[in-house]
Amino acid sequence: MERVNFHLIEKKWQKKFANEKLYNKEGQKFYCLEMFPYPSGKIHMGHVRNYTIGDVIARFKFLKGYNVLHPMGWDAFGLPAENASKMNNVHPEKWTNQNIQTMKNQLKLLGLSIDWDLEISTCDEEYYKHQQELFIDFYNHGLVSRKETYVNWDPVEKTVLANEQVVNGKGWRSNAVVERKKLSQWFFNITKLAEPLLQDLEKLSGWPEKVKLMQKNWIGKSFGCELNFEVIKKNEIITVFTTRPDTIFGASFIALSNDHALSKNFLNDKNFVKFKKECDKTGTTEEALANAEKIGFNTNLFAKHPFIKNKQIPIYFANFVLMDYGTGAIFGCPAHDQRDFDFAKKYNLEIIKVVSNGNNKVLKQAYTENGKIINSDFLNDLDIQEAKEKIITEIENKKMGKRKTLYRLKDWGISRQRYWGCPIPMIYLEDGKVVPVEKDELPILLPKDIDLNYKGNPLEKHPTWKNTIHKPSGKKATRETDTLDTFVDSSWYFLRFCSPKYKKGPIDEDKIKYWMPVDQYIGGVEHAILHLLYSRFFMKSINQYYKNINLSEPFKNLFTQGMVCHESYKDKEGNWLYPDEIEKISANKAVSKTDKKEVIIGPPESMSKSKKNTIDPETMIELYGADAVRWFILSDSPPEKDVQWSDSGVSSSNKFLQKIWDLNFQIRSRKEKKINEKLCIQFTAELDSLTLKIDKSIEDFKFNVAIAHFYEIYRFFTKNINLDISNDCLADNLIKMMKLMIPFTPHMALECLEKLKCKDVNNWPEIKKDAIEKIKFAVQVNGKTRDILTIKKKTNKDEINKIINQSSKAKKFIENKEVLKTIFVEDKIINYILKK
RNA sequence: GGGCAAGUGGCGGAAUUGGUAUACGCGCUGGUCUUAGAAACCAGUGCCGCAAGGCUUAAGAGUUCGAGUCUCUUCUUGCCCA
Repeated sequence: MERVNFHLIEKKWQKKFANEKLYNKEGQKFYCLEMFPYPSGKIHMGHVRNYTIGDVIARFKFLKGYNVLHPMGWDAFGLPAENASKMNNVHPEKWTNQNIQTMKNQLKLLGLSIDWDLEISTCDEEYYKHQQELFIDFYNHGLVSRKETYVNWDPVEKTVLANEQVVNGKGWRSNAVVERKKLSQWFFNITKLAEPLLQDLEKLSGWPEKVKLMQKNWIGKSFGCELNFEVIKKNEIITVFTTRPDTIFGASFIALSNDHALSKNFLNDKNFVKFKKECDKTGTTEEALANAEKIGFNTNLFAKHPFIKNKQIPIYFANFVLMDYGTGAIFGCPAHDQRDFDFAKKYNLEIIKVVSNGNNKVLKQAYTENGKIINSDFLNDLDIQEAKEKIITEIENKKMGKRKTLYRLKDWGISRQRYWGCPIPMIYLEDGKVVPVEKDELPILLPKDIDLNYKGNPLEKHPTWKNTIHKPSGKKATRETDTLDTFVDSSWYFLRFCSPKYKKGPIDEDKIKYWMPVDQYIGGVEHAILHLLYSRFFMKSINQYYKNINLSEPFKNLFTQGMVCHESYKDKEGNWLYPDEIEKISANKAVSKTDKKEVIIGPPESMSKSKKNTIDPETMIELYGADAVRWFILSDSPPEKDVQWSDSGVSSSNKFLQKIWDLNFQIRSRKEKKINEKLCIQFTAELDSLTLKIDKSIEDFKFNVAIAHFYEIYRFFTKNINLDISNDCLADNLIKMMKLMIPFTPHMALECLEKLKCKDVNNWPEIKKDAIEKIKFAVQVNGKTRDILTIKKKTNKDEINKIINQSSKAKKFIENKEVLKTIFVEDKIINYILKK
């Protein structure tokens, strides 16, 4: 067997890739983008998967004649740089740039088709000065505001977090319990665009439904109205928000949040204070509330029912009403809301059915489905939607309240009390005014001399940096010392890639018009809400207020890949061990290499440093070659699902590529045979059919299926190599196959093609739609498959009957039986239905 | 608590979208080669059965000539939101 040193050919081709790009000036544009990495130090397997998928698409589109933009950059601002700085006494900038260098070299080892001339780094002043410009533009167009609010304060990172960055009450990065703190903050007014952000999800046919749904739920639109209730014998009005005004005739109580304005009347009431304390015990998260028993405090006050004369409904404080949502007050309709139902049962309140569920039985739980309205005066016989409309109109006419749409989405808090981020280009004048800096003063650079060992905001502590002058007036001023959330950096980098060196502004309109939108965006599903929502907000804002580029959605097609997993190892003392510190004895038994003691094998989980279940891509490339690593990570699972890293898997990938290499060698050095034209035609048909299959598999993101086809075609080659086929025919077809492999294993494929003296390697083999001539045809009797015929396409029923009667295995099942009916589907199946 | 997916061999997974279930890979078993091992190659590998054949896509029902695929019920697992 002819063996190859993959490292030698990889080096050779990577040198070429460094200067080669995927532009076909004549072709249609294709913008292929993978989510850019945070330069944490080294690339991990997740990157390998992400960028290999992207590379397959980029190379494939290029070979098919597209003009492909395939850039890469660095999401380079962020807290880890500051932490590393404190630990190792190295400046964040230096640490970051070193990491970028290392990771860039590692990415090159994978043989990616990146146009490195487009490289951008968000911590580069050439990038962030344009971001500051965008910020000022956003500010001038009313998309930025400053508000004093309760914020999510991460006590470990000592910074504010956006709502989206709080996961289960904890910081998304630090995992520390988030505290509530009142601070003055900068916000992007993302809620202004809540409606288009929601509506335009419908345009995104190239996005996974799952991601769109997550965004939809995050925006959380609910439609309803506000409605005023008069409190009897008090000069008070309670305004409730409801999404079900159609159930107003079923209202049997009003429930208020403990923080509702009315509560101040009860602060001297011992029982209320006790009740409030009791509620606080169960926590304030909606999760806790949803699971907790519904409890209430009876105020002994009553409100007038707005539509039923002389009806009074009791007012309670209740633990399941939240002040942050709506008005902090609801009316309860127990028959048609489960929480209200539970509450009514507990406090013996009326349960009045106002939506018919088709029977008259007593409700055992709330009925929340559709139905005709009943027991509701002028709303009777309407369906829910109609009733909703009618009652809201009535409420508005009687000036008892107003139509209202509520969004769960909150404005995006972007201030961070950190050093390593983009400075916010705002200044505070002595008279209290806050204004943006003049654009010609940009960039506002980060000071290089910074002491990160203080607690709190480093820029605030800097001796001179914040002192500045308001240019137009010449008066003294202070700079904003907060920096921008790093999600801002990644909300427009895809635009900058279209013209990364453009000096006159953040974006070059002509270039944007040509390259945008991103035709294929690829990244992890963990960004389904944050990054993707922010990017959509930026695109819409820029489109609406900043430049007339006529584009409201940045990413036409989105693909979210799964994670790379590996089992974890733990010794008896509970210490995690790296995979190379253990020795596997059998499938579920392993021992430590050092002391030979048994280790506990954990289930496959996402690779993480803390569990030490990581596999280093560079080591794998050294052991098996870059092509084998690419091949394995694509072959083992569909790309949207998690893949489990396996050493035997990558090793067999390497072996298979060796076999392909050997096959190339065999065909090149093969002695000419007698020629049988017919065999060659069959052979060619098989490769044409392969082309069709691979093409479709890539288009459908089914790389694992594509790879299975390569295994099959390899077997086909080795079976037929000794038949009477001309060398030319074999070589021509091998060239086809190797071209199909370029997107997957570019180094080896191109090396083989060079050895096959193939000159035009920049195209995809011709696709012949009717490449598949012979198909397999099922013969069924009474729905059971009895034989499979290999026949020509479009063989008609009579011919098939003839074949079956002559030779088929199905024959004996039909003989001497009465056929009641036959079902014939061309190119698929014939089914004989017999009399029983 | 709500929403959304998904359940196919020992494992990862295929299945032209209603038409051959288990492609392809891993693992395993046997064989060839070798002093031995590794590698390589050949054969086998869902279950029952000597075979003919029968059974099999979480469980159960339904629609259909035909269901892994569609509908309903139940169970289980994963993800997201709170």
